[in-house]
Amino acid sequence: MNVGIRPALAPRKTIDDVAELAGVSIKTVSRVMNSEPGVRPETRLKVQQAIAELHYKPSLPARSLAGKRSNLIGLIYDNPSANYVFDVQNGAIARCREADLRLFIQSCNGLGESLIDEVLALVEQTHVDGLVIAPPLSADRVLIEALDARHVRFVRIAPGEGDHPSPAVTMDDREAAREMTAFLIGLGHRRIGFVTGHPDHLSSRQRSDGYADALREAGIDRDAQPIEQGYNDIATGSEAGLRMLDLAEPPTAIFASNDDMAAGVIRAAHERGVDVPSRLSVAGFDDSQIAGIVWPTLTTIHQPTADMANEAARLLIDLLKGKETAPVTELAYTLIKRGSTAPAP
Amino acid sequence: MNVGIRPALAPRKTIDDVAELAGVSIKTVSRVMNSEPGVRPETRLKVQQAIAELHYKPSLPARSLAGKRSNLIGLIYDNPSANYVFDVQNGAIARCREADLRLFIQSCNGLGESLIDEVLALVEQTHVDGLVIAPPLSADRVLIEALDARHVRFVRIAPGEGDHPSPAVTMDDREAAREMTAFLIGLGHRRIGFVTGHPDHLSSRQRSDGYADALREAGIDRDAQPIEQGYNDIATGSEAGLRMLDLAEPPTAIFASNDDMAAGVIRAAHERGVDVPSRLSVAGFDDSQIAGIVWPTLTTIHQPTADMANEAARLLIDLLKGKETAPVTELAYTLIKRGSTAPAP
DNA sequence: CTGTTATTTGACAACGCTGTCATCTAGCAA
DNA sequence: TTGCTAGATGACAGCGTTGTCAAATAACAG
Repeated sequence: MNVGIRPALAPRKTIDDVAELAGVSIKTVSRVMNSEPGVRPETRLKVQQAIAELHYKPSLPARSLAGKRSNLIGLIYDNPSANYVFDVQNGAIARCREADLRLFIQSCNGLGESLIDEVLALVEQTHVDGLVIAPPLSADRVLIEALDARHVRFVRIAPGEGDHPSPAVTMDDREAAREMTAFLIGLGHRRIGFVTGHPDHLSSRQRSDGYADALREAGIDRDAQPIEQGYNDIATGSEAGLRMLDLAEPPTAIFASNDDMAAGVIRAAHERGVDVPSRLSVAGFDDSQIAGIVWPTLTTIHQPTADMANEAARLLIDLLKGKETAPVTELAYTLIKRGSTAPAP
Repeated sequence: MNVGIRPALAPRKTIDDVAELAGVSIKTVSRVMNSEPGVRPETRLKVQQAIAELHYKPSLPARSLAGKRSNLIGLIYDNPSANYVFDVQNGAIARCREADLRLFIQSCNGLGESLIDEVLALVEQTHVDGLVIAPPLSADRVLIEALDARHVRFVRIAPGEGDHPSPAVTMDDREAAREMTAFLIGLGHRRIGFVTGHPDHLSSRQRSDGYADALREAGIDRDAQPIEQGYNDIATGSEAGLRMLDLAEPPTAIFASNDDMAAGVIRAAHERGVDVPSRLSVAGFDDSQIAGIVWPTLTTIHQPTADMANEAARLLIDLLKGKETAPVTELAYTLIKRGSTAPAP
């Protein structure tokens, strides 16, 4: 290691260097960088060439200190699912790259009480222009109100039924669940179990309602169906599956409120020696990575996570530019048919 | 939306407010914030109280503009595995939180040619003090050299066999693979298949070598064992598994160079009606999330991904403080015994 | 006490950019 | 040509910190 005796870093290129090379004032360079009007096309060109020639990159800290904007937006979440977080990050990143903004990613996992302070500190310290808030943080009333009180701009992803006027990107969980249930009914299933999602998640209720909608439409008695509570993980899904399979009259299909629980149901079927899908069809929700991993692969609802994050970032960027934005943008889901479902026996 | 007519944000608290409340100059406040010596304990206390009372948070941009440090470090990766990335992020985040630094997470997924430019732009624009580089970027010679040329400080995670003198955090893949193979041999297996990892990953060769080491030690002829090439994903793992199971004399155990491929092998066993683990033991490597998802759950090597990232961040922070650091830190792996392995039939 | 030296503190100029406002130039009508 | 205006450009003062260095104070020896 020769770190200690390394020469100093090459001096950073500043706006002055560009100005000198282009033969204009730094203010004009600044105008060009910010696409401001009032620069003659030929001047603009000169400056752009100088920027390119020097490989000049403006200093983010200097810009945020001097100006009203920081060209930085934050993404916050408090989510233990690696796949979900990964998708959200990538969606938001893609949009920011297009808009030439930087994304400051902040995991709030396991922060508990100090959550609000952390988020406010993030906003204060980094000067982010706005926030994209992923679930379940997007449904956190206290947080949302705190941000609102400080006049922080934000866009929420899948905030559930909240009535807050800030823009949000959502998906129609209820309708998707209805469609999946209808699909199972279309396969001839008449006895269809349901594994309920975590009661704290707003989407759980919506999915449950969609399931009920489809049964009603088909004239099937919902109260005669086996319904078990799960908590969005494999273990509780598996337990719920076992309980249903051990019934005197087990269902021929089970719809779980998310993929992890559906995977648990498949495992339960393995344990009981029940073949999927010939004797039991299983459907999930989310199209998370696990849907393609389990055997057989899972029929599920594709939730456009990355697209939702991308759209949320777009809305935020528009909002920051002062554009009027729709309060709620709803994105389309897709029913993905894979190996875990088949016609009723 | 009433964004347009919202009142201005509450004025940000500045160092001046703190100075005034504490009855000292801003420079003294600055000293206290940076834990600089030469402040009387009683003065320090006064200032700290003022900071607490006002909930004052120093402006990151202002600090990085004025000072030599930005209190920001970057984490870069180019990795398609959500689980791996998630662990790396969390490990690094935890350390940064302790050190009161911010972490700037930058995904370089799918950047190709422009990778170097992107990373250099990140460094230039954000003024990060240093970089934590996760694999496979950590093995990218061109990138490493480019960063070196600019005298950017960095620490690499699992850089493979590179001979660069910068600090790195590694794990002994070869020894871990040897141990896993020895474990299978200890269970009585004498015919042990191996699914090779992606040839571009340096760790693949090391794991393969460890497998060979154990066979040699046990006096088992390596060349008589079925060895199939995989590409670190479920599909190729599954194909490799099928080929081995269709042999006239199939192996009683299969060791795959990573968990995804091991999951593929298990799927292949399901397809062929071969019970795991009674008729076939399967072992993986990584202890990624999938290891706990497949059925039966996977015996594997726990790679301390989060710990490695945490340690890498620690090394970087030390490096930035000017402390001398060991060039390579090796972290311990753990052999995790789960349901996919059993004594040879 | 006084002089001298360490310790503690503060004044002030950066840092690299943007916002404001004044100045300059070109274009056009008279 | 002159006068006027709109458009283009630049001078300069910050933004909220830290670095430098000088000033003030405390500590100590003689």
